[in-house]
Amino acid sequence: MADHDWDLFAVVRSCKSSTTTATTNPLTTTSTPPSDDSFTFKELNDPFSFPKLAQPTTSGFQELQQFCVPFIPTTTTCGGGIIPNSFINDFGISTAQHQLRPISTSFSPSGSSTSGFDQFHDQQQVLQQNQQQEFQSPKRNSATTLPNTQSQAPRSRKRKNQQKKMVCHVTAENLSADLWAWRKYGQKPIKGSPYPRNYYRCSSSKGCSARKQVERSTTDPDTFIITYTGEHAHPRPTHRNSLAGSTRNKLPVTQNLESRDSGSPSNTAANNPSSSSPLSPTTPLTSSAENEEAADEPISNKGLEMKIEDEDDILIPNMAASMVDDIFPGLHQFCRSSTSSSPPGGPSSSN
DNA sequence: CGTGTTTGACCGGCGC
DNA sequence: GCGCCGGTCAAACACG
Repeated sequence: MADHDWDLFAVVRSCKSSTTTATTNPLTTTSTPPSDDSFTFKELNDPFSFPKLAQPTTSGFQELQQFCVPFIPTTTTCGGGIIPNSFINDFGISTAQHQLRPISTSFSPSGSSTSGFDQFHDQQQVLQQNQQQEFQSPKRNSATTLPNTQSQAPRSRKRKNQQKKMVCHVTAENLSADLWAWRKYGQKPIKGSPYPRNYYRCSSSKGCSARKQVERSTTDPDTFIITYTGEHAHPRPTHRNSLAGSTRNKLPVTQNLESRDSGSPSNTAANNPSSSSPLSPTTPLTSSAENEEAADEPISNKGLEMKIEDEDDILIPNMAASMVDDIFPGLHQFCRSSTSSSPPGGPSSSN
C-alpha cells in the first residue's frame, strides 16, 4: 500500500503539473478555485462528446492504440491522460460520454505487450464470456442451497485480488458528482489507514451489482479514493429518485465527527460521498438534463486519479464492445485536444 | 411507507 | 490450520 500511495501521489502531482497549471490544488482548498468550478461534467462533456466525433478511422485507431498503450499496462502513469467515461463504463461503473480526468490509470491484469487495445479487446471478450457464464450460473442466486445466515446468496466474494475495480482519486467536491444512486451498506476501518472505508451499492436497481468504496487518501486527506467494482445492470438513471432518507442534511452529530469525518468527506456536500447530505446520490445535483448525461460519471474530474485494476471477475456488459468503439473516437478526440490545444481542464475552451 | 444510514456481526479470502 | 482483515449482511433507526 505504501508504494501505492507514493505512486499515486507522485502521479497526481505529475499529472497536475502536466495537465494544467490552473489545476493548482483544488484538493487542498475547500473553496474550489475558479478553474475548478469550470470543471464540470458539462464542460468535460463538451470536448469529448462522442457523438460529434464518432469516426474511428483506421489511422485514428492506431493513434489511439499508441496513445492508450500507456494506460493499459500494469502500472501506468498517464501523463495527464484522460480516459473517456466510456472507458470507465466498461467496468460497469458508468455509461457515459463524459470525460474523466484521471491522473493515472493502470490495469492490473497481466499486461503483456501488444497494443493496449488489442489486449483491451481481448479482455473485453473474455470478460463478456465470463459475464455470460456468471449469468448462466449465478453464484449468488443459488437459491437451492441458501446459507442459513446471510440472506440468500453465498456472498460471491471472488478472490479479492481478482476483482476488477477501478480506482479513482477525487476531491471532496467530486465525490458527490456521481449521479448514480448509491446506498451505503457498510463502513469499516481499514488497517493502516486512519480513515474508515465506506461501502456503497447502487440502489438504482436491486439487481445492480455495482459497488463503490470510498475512502480518504492517507497521503492526501483532501483526496478521496473511490473504488468502483461491478457493473450497473441497468441504464444510468435519468434522475435520482430522491427518497425519503436520502436527504439527510443534518449531519449525524456523532458520526460526522469521527468515523464519518475521517472516512468520508465529512460533512458538507462532500460528506456523503454519494448519498446523504446535500448532494446525495438521489438528490439531483443540478439540472437534471445535464446530470443525466453526467450521470455516468462516477467522478467528475479535477485532479483525480484513476486506476483500473482488472481481473477476470468483473462482469463486463455487452455494451463493453460497443463501448470500445466509443472509446476510440473519444480518445482520438482527447488526444488531439490534449496535445494540440484545449487543456484537459480547459474550462471554457471546451469546443 | 419507502428509502437511506448506521453499526455490529458474520463470512470468507488470504497470509503466515 | 489459524488468525487477521476486508467485504457484506441485516436489524434498527432516521428522514421526507
